[in-house]
Amino acid sequence: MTDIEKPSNFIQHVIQADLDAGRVTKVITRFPPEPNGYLHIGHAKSICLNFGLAEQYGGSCNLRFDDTNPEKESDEFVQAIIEDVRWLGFNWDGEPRFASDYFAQLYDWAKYLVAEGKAYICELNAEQMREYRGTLTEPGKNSPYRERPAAESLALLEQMRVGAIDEGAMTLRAKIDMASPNVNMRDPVMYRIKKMAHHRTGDAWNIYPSYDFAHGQEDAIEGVTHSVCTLEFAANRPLYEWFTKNLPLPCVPRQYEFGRLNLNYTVTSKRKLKQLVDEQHVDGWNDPRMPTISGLRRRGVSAAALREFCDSLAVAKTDGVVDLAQFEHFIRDDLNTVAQRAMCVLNPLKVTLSNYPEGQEEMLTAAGHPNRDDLPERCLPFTREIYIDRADFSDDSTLSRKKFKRLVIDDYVRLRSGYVIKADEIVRDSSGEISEIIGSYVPNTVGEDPPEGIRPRGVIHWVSASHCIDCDLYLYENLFTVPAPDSGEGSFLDFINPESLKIVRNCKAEVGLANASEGEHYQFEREGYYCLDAKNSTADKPAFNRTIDLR
RNA sequence: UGGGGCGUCGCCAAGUGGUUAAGGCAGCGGGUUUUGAUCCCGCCACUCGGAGGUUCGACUCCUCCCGCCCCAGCCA
Repeated sequence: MTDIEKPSNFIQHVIQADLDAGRVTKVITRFPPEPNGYLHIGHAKSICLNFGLAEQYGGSCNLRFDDTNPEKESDEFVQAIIEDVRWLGFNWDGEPRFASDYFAQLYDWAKYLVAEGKAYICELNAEQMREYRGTLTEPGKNSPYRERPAAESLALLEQMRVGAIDEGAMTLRAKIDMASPNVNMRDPVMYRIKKMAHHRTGDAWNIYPSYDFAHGQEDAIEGVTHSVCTLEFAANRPLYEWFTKNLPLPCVPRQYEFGRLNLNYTVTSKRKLKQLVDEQHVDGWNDPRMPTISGLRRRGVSAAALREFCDSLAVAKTDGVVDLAQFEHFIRDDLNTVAQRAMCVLNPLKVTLSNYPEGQEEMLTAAGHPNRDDLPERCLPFTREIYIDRADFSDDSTLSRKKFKRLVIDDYVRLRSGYVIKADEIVRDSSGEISEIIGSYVPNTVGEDPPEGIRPRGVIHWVSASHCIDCDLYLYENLFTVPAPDSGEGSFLDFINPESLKIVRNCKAEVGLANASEGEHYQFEREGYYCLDAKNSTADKPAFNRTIDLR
């Protein structure tokens, strides 16, 4: 258990006070996703918070699926969510829980409220109910069914349950206050009829509890002490408390709200993410451009980076927009220490070293990491013909050393982990394009300074032309071109970045990358962080996703 | 408009009557470097949405004003 020297957010303050006052002896939290989509980075913040609080105070955290609406939920989502939370590195208490496990108990409690005269079967249809509800400024009016005898409501509720009533014809409502300034308290629906199979309970039920009637009770059943949710549920809290107060629950959980995470250039709304997937604007929920946990994973973002980022975020009631650069900082920060180094030439330009004997080969070695000796060294075959990146050569010899620290005709450059070389001559094809560089190498410069008078302009990456592998690189950029794609007029789809994916084929990578494995992080030196993409790789040609470039 | 919540540096954010108003990101300047990476050093809010007031003293208390977000699903 991690010690909390001093509470750093308001929820920790509350928990500490509860612990100190003896109101709570063991902290129990929960992460309660609805299995109607994949988890995204916003959920990651909630996961880190809930599991983190439990860990910090020696308590436990449940993973509970809030599956009260079979219309939108499925087992595919349940499985994906379980995988994502596990990947993030958290362990929930016992087995995953499901709201649907509590349907019978919830139903009993509904009957209890009816018997107490605190709930009734209402026959207003959706439209009528809206009219009766009033508006933000005008009170609602009582349903004509509000004073229906409990016995009658009980009988009708049972009819609803067994499927004898048509969908939409009736609801069970809590009898609270149609004139409440809080619209949520104007006799909210507790049960609605949905003659629909549920992914876990099958056709056992024809009615399903609403979020408001379910959530607090689920918390109580599990002994949750601190039910942490996002700000938009603040107006539901009085209702949460009304149910916990009026029902004979085993304990009384408390709800606390914090501001959800918003990231610029990103959309974090399950509805919109689902739309991107369904309309195939992206390659599924785990498309590397998606802010989903599975997308970030496929992109190459490490679980540690995601966790560090989430932990750096404030838990407060302000709803701000975090700059993507802040997230990227944590990605680079972790990848820099974790990623093994490698070289990959994106846009190959052949360099023939005329003074290096034809057919000769020597094996150079390079560190797996500049400041970690626990990673294995790499073997780099060196030959007369090598590839460098076209961007690392310029035929403009007027470029200053400071401005262009790469290869220029008649000047020297260091091959990373290799020799110092010089460019002697440019070979052009019929169209005038540079097709090859004839150069020379400076002997005895591997790991050694070049002789007096030779000053390499810089260090560039390279690969032996005869000992390298071909690979495809998938370069990703922001999915959206504007900071706030989902605010403002028009559809967020209008702001999709047409250049969010650029595929660079047949890049030349060092031989060791033939053994790259999924889930490993690599830094292609001077380029960026990459990871193997199993989906786009073929047996003879690996594909790598660019997680993020170097700064 | 009714109710709820929030406004501290470009962004995130500590701060709960007496601190030189933390820290991170971004930015800028410099150093190290066989990655223009990492790393290191320095700079970056006389001011806390605004106006009054209480107080010896207010970002912290009071009043009014301004702005933003959430709530009128048989979604969660």
